[in-house]
Amino acid sequence: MSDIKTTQDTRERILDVAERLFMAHGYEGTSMRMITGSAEVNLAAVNYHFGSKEALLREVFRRRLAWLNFERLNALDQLEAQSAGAPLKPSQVLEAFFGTLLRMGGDESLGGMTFLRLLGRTLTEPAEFIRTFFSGEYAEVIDRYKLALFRALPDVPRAEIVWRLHFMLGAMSYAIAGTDVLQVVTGCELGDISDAEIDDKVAAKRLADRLMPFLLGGLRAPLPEFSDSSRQQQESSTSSGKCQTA
Amino acid sequence: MSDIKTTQDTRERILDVAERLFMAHGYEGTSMRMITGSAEVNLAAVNYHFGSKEALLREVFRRRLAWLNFERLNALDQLEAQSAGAPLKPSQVLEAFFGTLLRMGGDESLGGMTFLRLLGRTLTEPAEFIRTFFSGEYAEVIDRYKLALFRALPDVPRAEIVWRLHFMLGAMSYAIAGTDVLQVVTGCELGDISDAEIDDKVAAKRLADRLMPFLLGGLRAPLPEFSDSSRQQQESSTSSGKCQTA
DNA sequence: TTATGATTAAAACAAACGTTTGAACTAATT
DNA sequence: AATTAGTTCAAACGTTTGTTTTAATCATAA
Repeated sequence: MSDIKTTQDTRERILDVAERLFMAHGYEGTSMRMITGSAEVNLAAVNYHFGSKEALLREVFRRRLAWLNFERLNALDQLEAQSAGAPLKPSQVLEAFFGTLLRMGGDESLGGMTFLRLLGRTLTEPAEFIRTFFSGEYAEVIDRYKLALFRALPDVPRAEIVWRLHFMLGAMSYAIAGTDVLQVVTGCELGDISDAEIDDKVAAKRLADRLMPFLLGGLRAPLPEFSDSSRQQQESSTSSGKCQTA
Repeated sequence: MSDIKTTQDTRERILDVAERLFMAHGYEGTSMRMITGSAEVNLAAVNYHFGSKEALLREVFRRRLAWLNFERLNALDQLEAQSAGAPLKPSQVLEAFFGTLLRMGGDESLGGMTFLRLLGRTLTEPAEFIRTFFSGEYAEVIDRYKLALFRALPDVPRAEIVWRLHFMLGAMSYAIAGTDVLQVVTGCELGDISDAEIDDKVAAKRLADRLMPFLLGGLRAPLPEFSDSSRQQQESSTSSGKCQTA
């Protein structure tokens, strides 16, 4: 029920505990007293070190997303340097984007599957400040990968690519966040990622092996032929894009 | 800000308002006073008609899922009757499952996109009573469709099919729930589903046109070749399944 | 040692939470 | 007209929420 004081640093112990509790119970469902109680620190410690509950959540994400954003941009830089200006293959782009994330899930020191699950769940949290925070944190990386996909799939309308990027993010987030949510929906008989006896490393690897082919198959699926009414948007956004991100 | 008393029935007005507020702010983020205030009923009305906040949420879903479950089973029954015992095509199964849902999103009297978004978001809510409620509501339908997919794809290991069903549910849920969540992440330039001037009917249709090819592409993607460690689960669950749902 | 700045501790804060109460009101039945 | 069952109402219930305050404690430097 309670946690051992493995880390002596109060600040970091709060972050670790908050990460786990926010993952398990959501933002609104986790109280200050749950956090400080489980971290065995005083109730006022959170407000002292972070200022507020909102700021705590932001800091929980910032320390992980800093690494993730850097690695994702780095992976793309390296691929583009190797290809010497030629467009990348879609599989390379996906591997860089999703592979980096899933590798994070296998590394305990980067938050492991706990952070991945938290990330997947929090993206659907409706609280306003959470959404604006994420859009700010993600904007640059998403934009780079979006452009890489545009170049990798020159014959596919850009709007279509954005839709499918959207779908892929959803499939991945749910696959992670829903580990125990949708497992109960789909029945079991998938190796039960959340099983305590299986460590994050193999769980992340197994998920990656399954997820990547699915995403690639979806991304490269034949384009839909449009039925009458839902067409209007297609051509207009093939040009570079009327919308700049952040 | 406040709502007009279009319906005279207090009970139903509460349900309509709760559906919209739960969608916009989540379960924990929506208070009794927000609901009763917006529905212009007395604070005690919810507890009088439904017993508790939890029971209200359950009722919000039950009145919609009753229709959805019936229609989904019905669609599958009809397909299987037409095929006279032969396995269905994967596209038929997906069309029955996801098409039925998306048709619901186009029908205002069935909750429209509001309910679809609520459904997508609530599946990731970590509250215990919500998860157990959904597993009970979904079990039968998911089981039927799972078996239909097994027959439709006899050469694909069953565990792999379950994984991909999992991914498809995620892609769909996020595509719906994340309408304004991930749109801000991916930038705009997709026709902006949540735009107020576009009615649910065309929004649902457009989403369906984009989503179905993606899902089908993912479902039929080439199987992954396994790297060393993540193999163990594959053969064992090819038999009918050690796990009975509900 | 004393002084200083950072951290922790215990207690209290007002506000908001879900829920309950008991009286008032409505409409159909006797 | 009296009765009854169903519904609505204002008010309060006891908790819990995030946050603040003030004093105590600690380590380090003067």
